[in-house]
Amino acid sequence: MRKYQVVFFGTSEFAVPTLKSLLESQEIEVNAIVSQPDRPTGRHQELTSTPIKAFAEKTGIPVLQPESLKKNPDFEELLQNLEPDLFVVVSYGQIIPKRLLEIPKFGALNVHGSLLPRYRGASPIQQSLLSGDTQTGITIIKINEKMDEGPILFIKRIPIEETDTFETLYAKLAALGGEFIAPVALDYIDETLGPIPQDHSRATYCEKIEKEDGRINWKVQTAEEIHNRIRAFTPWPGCFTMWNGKRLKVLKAKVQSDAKEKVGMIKIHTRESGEKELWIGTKHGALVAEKLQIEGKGEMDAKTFINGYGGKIQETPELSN
RNA sequence: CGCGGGGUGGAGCAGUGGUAGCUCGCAAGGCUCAUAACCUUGAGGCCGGUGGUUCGAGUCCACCCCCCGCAA
Repeated sequence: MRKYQVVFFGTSEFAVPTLKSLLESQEIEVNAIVSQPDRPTGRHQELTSTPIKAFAEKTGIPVLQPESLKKNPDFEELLQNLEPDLFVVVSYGQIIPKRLLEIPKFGALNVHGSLLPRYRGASPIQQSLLSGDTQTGITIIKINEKMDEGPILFIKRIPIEETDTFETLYAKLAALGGEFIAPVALDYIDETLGPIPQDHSRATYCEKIEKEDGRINWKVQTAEEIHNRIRAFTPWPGCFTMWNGKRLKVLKAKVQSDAKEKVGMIKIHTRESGEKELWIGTKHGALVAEKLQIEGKGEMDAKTFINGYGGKIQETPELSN
């Protein structure tokens, strides 16, 4: 029996479990992998493979890395010659033009890291944390020409735990993609799964995350909001503030909502148990920093930070944007 | 060679030419009903490496190794 021919489009780590599961499927053959071009990255600006390329190199399947998909006849012809049945697209990073989407017999599927139609766009995982949601999940849709608006084939919900951060949710949702992509794709091809249009009236969109979104504004943000931002933005872009002319990142924190500390002031608070904590005043409540990193140094927990910088905190307790 | 910060006892930091310190941890002892609290004492550093300047260098110079922030 002929296996279904699938072309996989993906770039980031999020796409790896999905690709892996397609490769393991008995009824599917991944005959090409498309990823973003290698970019200069890291401390020395070295050209680095995308996570998908790094993974794919182990399998021996060729990786295509077109600079652009628009007006790229060579690439279009190449895809046509592969005679694909289906595209699977996961965090690829580029919009795939309509004419390319028409190449495969069954169109293209996409795994999205939110419960569509909520959080269409590029940063659904961060957005659900920023909003303080208590549940999220993945949605597998059939791609149409509009971004994240295609009809839904499958939704899997999971709860967001208080302890979840971008990293934990990212891993959970990526794994779900891997768990469900192959069966959903096959059911879709068999037509045992029918696409259901999204309720566009309930759609919401992710704001694009900018570097500057990580800058903490102690005056206008509440402890609760900052806590959610830390959960969403760690490790990128990270939540930071300025202290003594240096960038101070808060990597992990909790909220002390009944505290009334001076806004933007850091202080060492001793609990009755004798435990010392770092409290920072916000618009409402205090943020209790548990893990932090100062520019040029490694990350450290609050206790370690107090041991080394305790005196300095008392000298210059004010933080600035 | 993209820009920049840093490598000092187990951890985090101070110390910029002249006998190596602080907070924490650790060990022993004390106080206490008790303690992550408090008091005493103690162990533990060839100050990343190599070479150089100097009467004398964590402390100045050169090169090398390693860690990290920005950037992507």
